[in-house]
Amino acid sequence: MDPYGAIQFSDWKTYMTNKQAKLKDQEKILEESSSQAVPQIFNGLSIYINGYTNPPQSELRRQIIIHGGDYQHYLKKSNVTHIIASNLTQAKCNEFRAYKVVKPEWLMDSIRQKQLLPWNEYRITGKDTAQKELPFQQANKQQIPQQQQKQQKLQEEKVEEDMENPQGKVLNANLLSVPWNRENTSVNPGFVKKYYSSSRLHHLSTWKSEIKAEIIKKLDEKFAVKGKGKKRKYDGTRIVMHVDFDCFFASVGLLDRPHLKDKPVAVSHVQQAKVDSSSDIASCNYIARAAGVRNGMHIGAAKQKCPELQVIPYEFDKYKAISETFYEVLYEFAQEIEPVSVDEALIEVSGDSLMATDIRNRIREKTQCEVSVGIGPNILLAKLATKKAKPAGQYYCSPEQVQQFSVSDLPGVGRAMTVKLENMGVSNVADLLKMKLPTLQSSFGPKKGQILYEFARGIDERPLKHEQERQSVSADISWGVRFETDEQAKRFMEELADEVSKRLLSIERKGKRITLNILRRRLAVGEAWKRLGHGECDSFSKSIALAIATDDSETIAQHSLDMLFSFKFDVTDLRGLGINITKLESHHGNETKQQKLSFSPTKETSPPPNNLPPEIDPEVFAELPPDVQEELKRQYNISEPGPLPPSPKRAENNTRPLSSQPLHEQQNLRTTSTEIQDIAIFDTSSSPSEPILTQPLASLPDIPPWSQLDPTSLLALPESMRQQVLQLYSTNPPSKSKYNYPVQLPPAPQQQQRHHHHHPDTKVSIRGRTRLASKRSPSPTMKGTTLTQMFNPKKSPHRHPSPEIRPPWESSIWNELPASMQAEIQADHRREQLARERNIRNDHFREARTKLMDNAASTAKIIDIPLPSQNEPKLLGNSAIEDVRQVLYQWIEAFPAGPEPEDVDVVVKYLLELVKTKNLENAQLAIMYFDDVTKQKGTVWRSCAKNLKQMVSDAVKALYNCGLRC
DNA sequence: ATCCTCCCCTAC
DNA sequence: TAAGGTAGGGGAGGAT
Ligand SMILES: Nc1ccn([C@H]2C[C@H](O)[C@@H](COP(=O)(O)OP(=O)(O)OP(=O)(O)O)O2)c(=O)n1
Ligand SMILES: [Mg+2]
Repeated sequence: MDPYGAIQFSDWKTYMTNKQAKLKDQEKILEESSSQAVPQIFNGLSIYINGYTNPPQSELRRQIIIHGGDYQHYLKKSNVTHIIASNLTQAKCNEFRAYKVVKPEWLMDSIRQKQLLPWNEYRITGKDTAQKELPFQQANKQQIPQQQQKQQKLQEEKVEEDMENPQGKVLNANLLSVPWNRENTSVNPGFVKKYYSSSRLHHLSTWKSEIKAEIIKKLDEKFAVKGKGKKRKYDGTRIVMHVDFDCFFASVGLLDRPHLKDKPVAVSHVQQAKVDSSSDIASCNYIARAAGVRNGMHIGAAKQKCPELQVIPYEFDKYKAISETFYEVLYEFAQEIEPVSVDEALIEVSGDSLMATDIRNRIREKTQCEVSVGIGPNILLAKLATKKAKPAGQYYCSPEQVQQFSVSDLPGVGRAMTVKLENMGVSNVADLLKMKLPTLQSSFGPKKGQILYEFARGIDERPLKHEQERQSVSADISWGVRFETDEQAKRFMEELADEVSKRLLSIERKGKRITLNILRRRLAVGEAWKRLGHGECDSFSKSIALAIATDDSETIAQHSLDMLFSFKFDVTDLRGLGINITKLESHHGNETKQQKLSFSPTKETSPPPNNLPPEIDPEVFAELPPDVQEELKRQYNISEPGPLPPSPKRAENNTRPLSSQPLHEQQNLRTTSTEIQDIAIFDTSSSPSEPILTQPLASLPDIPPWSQLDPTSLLALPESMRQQVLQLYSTNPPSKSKYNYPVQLPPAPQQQQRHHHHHPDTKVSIRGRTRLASKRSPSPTMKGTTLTQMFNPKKSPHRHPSPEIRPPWESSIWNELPASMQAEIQADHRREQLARERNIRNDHFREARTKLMDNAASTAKIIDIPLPSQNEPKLLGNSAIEDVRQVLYQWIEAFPAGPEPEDVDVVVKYLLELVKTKNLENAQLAIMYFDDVTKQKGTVWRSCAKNLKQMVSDAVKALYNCGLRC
C-alpha cells in the first residue's frame, strides 16, 4: 500500500513510467515490498522483454522487479539497458543491434548466483535466432471470406428491408395508457433519479467506485502520516484471501427479521410475487438455494421452484453501512486490498487459516453476518476456494484442486466463453488442461488464451489491483425507457446528462469524449419479457470528441441530444439510453483550475450570442475581438459533413441455442470501421493524381482562417478560452465563406446489435452486429475534398436554415424509400437542417434507417469527430501539454551537458507529429517552454532549442503556409 | 510491432 | 407491477 504512495509522490521517473502502462505501479508495489528480502542485483537496469520467452514473460518480469530492476513495457530508446528474448527474428535482431540482447538464462542465472553476471555470455546472436515456431498467433486474417460473407448478408438484408414493420408504436400507447406505467417510465419527469434510487445494480457500481476512492484516500493519509508503512515481504508464496459475505443482501435483510431466518428468503422489489413476476432476485439465502433459487433469477420463476419463498425488500443504506464495517476490519488485516464489490474483497496477507478464522469472527461480531473466506496462493485459487468455503466457512485451495472445477467456475469465464469452450469439447478444467497454449491463444487471443492455459494449471500471477485512475464515467438506463414525444426524450436526456455531470463534478474530473449509447427496440418484436424492460434491442452508439474537457450538464445534454436526434429514430422505439464520458483529463493536471476560472460564473446572465454551440462558452466568446467573433460564428454555421456511403457489413453472433433467431452460427464475423481522420490537404502522401485534391491545395494560400489569429495572443488567453477557439477552428471549418478550409471527415458511425431473449431461469442474450461501410478508408472522391465541396457545394451555411440545403429528396436513395417513409422524412427535414449533425450523415442515417427498417441486422455508421484525436502524438506516452512540459523539464535537467541526439530525435518527431496533426497549439507551447527552460542552460541546449524551433517553424510554414510565432 | 478505436464480455 | 448499471480487460482490425 505504501509503496504506492512512495512511487506516486517521490520518484518522478517512476511516475512517468507509470503513465506508460497501467500495470506499472502494481509492479512497484511488488518492488517496494520485496526490496528488503531480495538482493537488488538489477538495480539501475531497465529491461525490456521481447516476445514470448521460455520462463514466461510474466515470471521474468516479476523477477526483474523484485530484484530491483526496472521493467519496461515498451522499448524506449532512452532508457532500456537490456532486452531479454528467447529467440529473435532476423528483423528484430537488426532492430536490437544497439542493445544488450540476452537470453532469459542471464537473468535466471544472475538471480541464482545473487549477482549480476556478464551479459556477453548470454547474448543472442543472429544464429541463435532459431526460427522456432512462436506460439504467437494472429487469428483471423481471412478477410476475403469475410468480405464475401458480408456481401451475402447485405443481400439478405435488402430483401428483408422491404417488409413492413408488423408492429407499430401501438406498444407504447398501450403501455403508457396505464397510469401506473406512466409513473414508472421515462415519460415521468424525475424518472432518472427515481430509477437510480431503486436500482440495485446502480448501487453496486456506485459503491464500488466509492470504496475504491476510499482506499485511495486511506493510502494517502497513511503515507502522509507515517511516511512508510509496513511492507509485505515477498517470499515467493503469496497468500491471497477472498472474503465474501454469504448471500449479502439477504443476510443483511434478515438481521431485522429473525423470524425468517429458517425459511427460504430472497431480496426483491416485488413482495407479493405471482409466478409471472419478472422482478429480479438480488440475493437469496442458502435455504432458498437448496430449492433451486438463484441470485438474478426472476421472482416468479423462483416462486415456482420454491412456493414458500419469503421475499424481503432492499435496504440499500444498511448494505452500505455493513460494508463499511466489513472493510474496516479488512484494512486491519490486509497488506494489499482489492475491492471486488460492496460485500467482497481480495486481500493479500501474511497469515494463515487462523487469520482467516480471525477475520470471520471479527466480521461476524461486528456485523452479525457471515462471511466466507477463500484462501490460496493466488487470486484464482482464492476465488475458487470461496466457492468451496461457502456458506460460513473457509477453505484453502491448492493449485491441483483447480482440476475439480468446471471452466465456468473460473473467474473471467462467463457465458460466452463457456459456450465457446463447450464447442471445443471443453467443459471442465481437466479438459482445459489438455488444450495446447497455441490452440487456446488462437481461439481466445494471446492474453485470454494464456490466462486460460495458466488457470488450468492453477497459475495466476496477477497482482491485486490497486487504484487506477478512472477512465470513464457513464450513466445508462435501459429500463422503463418509453417515450411518446421528442420532448419527453429530450427531457430524459437532460436528466441523464445532469446525472453524468454530477458524477463528474463529484470526482472533479472532466472528459473530452461524449458517447451516446442507444438501445432501440427490435422492430418486429413485441413487448419486453421483463416488465418495462428493454426487450430485444439493437444497439447504436455515436460519439463526439471535444477539444475542451467538460463536466457541464448542458454541454453534455446538447451533444447527446444532437447525437440522439441525428439517428432519426422514432422515439417510441427507444428502449435504452446512456451517456459515457471518456478521455478524462488527468486528475492531477492543472488545467482544471484554469478552466474553472474562465467558465460559467455569468453564464446564465449572458445568453450565448446567436445560438452559439454548446461548447463555446458565451463568456469566453464575448471576450474575443469582434472580428474573431464574426469569424467564429461564420464558421460555426457550417455544417460538418458526414460522408458515409454505407457499405454494409453484417455480423451475427448467435450464441443462444434456444433462439428462434436462426441460424447464423458464424462467430466473430466482425469488421471495424475506422474514422476518417485525414484531411487531404494535410495528407502529404496523397497522390497528386487525384484531381480533387488540387483544389483545396490551390486555396491554401488563402490562409487558413485560424492562422489569422495571432498565436501569441492566443497563447495569452486562458487555457479554456484558447481551447475553445482552437476547437472551433479545428472542428468547424468554414464551408464556403472566404476561406476554403479543409475539413476533417467525421468518423464512421458504428452500430452493433444486441438481442435479448427470455429464458425462464437465466437471462440470455444474443448479440450480433452489423455494419455499413466496413472501412472508411478515404475514397478517391472524398480524399482531399473540403467539407463545402463535398456536401454543400455552394450553399450558404445553414445557421439560418436555408431551403437551399440539399434536401433529402435529392438523395439518390430517395426513390427507393417507401412512400410513408418519404413523408416522414420530409417532416423531419426541417429539424435535420437545424441539427448540427452534418447533412451527409443524415442522409446516411436515412439510408441506414431503411436498412434497419424491419431487420435487426443492419447498421449504420455514425459519429462525428471534430477533433484530430486519433493517434494523438505523444512524448514518452504523454500528450497533455502539462505532462509534456514535465518530460521536457526532466530531460533537460537530466543532461546538463546537452542532449543525446537520439533523444532529440524523439522530441523532434513528437513536435512534427503535432504539427502534422494540426495541434499547433501544443507545438507552440512545447517550443516556448523548451526555449524558456533552456535559456539558463548551456549553449548546447540553447542551440538545440533554436534548432527545434526552426524545424517546427519550417514544418508549419511548409504545411500551412503560416509562421509560428513564439 | 504497436498504437488506437470500437466494441464484446465479465463481475457484482 | 418494477427499478436490466457500469468500469475495466482485452480482442479485432485499421493506421502508422
Ligand atoms: N445478479 C446479482 C448478483 C448479486 N447481486 C447483489 C446482491 C448480492 O447479495 C450481492 C453480492 O453478490 P454475491 O455474488 O456475492 O452473492 P451473495 O453475496 O448474495 O451470495 P454468495 O456470495 O453467498 O454466493 O450483490 C445482485 O444484485 N444481482
Ligand atoms: Mg457474497
